Amino acid sequence: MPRVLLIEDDPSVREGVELGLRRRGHEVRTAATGESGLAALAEFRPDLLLLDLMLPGMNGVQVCRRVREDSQLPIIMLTARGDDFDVVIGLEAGADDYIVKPARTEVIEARIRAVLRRIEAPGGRPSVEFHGELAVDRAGLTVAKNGERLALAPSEMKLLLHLTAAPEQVFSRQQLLEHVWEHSYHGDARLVDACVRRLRNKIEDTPGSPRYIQTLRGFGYRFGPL
Amino acid sequence: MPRVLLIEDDPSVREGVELGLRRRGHEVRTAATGESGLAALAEFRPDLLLLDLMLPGMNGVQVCRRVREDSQLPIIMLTARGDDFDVVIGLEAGADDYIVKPARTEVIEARIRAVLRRIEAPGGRPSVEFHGELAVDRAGLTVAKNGERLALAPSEMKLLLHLTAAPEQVFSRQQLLEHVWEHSYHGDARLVDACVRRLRNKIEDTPGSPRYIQTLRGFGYRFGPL
DNA sequence: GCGAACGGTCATCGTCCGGTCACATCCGCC
DNA sequence: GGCGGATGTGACCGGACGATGACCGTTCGC
Repeated sequence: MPRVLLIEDDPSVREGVELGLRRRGHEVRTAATGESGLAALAEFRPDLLLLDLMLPGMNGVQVCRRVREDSQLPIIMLTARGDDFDVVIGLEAGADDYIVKPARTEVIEARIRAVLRRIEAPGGRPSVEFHGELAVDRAGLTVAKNGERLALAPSEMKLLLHLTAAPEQVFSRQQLLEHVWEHSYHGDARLVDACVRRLRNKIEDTPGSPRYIQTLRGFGYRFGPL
Repeated sequence: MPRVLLIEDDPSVREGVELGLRRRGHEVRTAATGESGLAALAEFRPDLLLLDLMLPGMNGVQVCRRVREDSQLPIIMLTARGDDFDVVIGLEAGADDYIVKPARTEVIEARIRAVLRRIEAPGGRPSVEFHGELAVDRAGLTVAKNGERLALAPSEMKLLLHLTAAPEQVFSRQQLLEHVWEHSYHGDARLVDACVRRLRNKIEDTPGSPRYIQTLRGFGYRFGPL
């Protein structure tokens, strides 16, 4: 039976989940804050971490990142309905799944099993690509930078997805027009410039000297985090 | 036959894999630590890197990231069953594939072939040609020397691509004008000289006595690393 | 029906590139 | 050894390319 560490500040939730999991044979340790949780992690050595998003002091994402710095420990995020939790943020921080509270013990346990199964049989994780500080979720059509979700316009999203599909590869304006804009447009290739600029303004720290989308004068554009 | 660098601390595994690959005609170099592996990388210049996940000192992921900083070298991770290895982490670090140890030599070699095939096929990682210390990436339109990217102007890039497409072959100025400058220009053939010079200044150690682009007096130019 | 956001266009500006020139250097040939 | 043609070298400057900001018609959501 998997050993579970639960980090949760709300005593009622904490005790409820703990009790439910214990009844089903799990070994459970709990902590009320991120800091004490990290300490418990070291000595308890759980097989899985249940981590509340909203915590006093360090929040869940911070704890998650900290854990990920030196461990691949499976992590499930707990989020209250109404928390403005973004899946991409959580996954980028390194979480393996998330559960919306309140949830029945059966649900929680099912998720625990699912995550542990996925970890053992690799390949099942959501499709999130990392490019430097950018996290691109193709399935969810979301992009996050440093954990912060970016609002991309549809054409910008298409363009980014196309470029990141083949990093380090150069695409001419014509190629991009054909693939991103498909057959809907046969006008000026300078349109690509405009879209690239708008995209840069959102994903680059310094759009003037871009890090992600590079210009190859006379050829086209290329995506590639340096 | 691909040249393989194997970084693996366990001597029995290291020697076993090395022997198996050598028997099949691969040129193999080995290293026991990440640090020595990186050093071997620079001088051995392998076509592919087999990288153990768990290493004393720098671990495999760290080595992988380090290599990726300045190279697209294909990398296959080796993981022991039970290592809490996450595919996503590995792939994020830049690995191209992973193998769970212990594995038969046939399996390892099959993976090596598969990865190299993917690399060469378009859409995967860029296909890189090596000419001496020069790495030419046609898909990504980048040229690196000793792992360091060079900033080539468009015409210089075109010229280099044309010359490297047929190493050792002599092109007259007229031919180069037609192919590199296409029909956009019908002026002085001395223009080629200027471009060659600019290119030499960037790729040659001693532009005065060039190693890569040789002059055939009265005929033209030829690319061929000595 | 209104407003915002998206996307396509235009004009302007800065910069890098590349074509040219003048001169130095090298090589071959007489 | 001198001469002439071919190539190497450095500098210059005009122009092309891309970046940038602004504008506006359209479309979508509320």
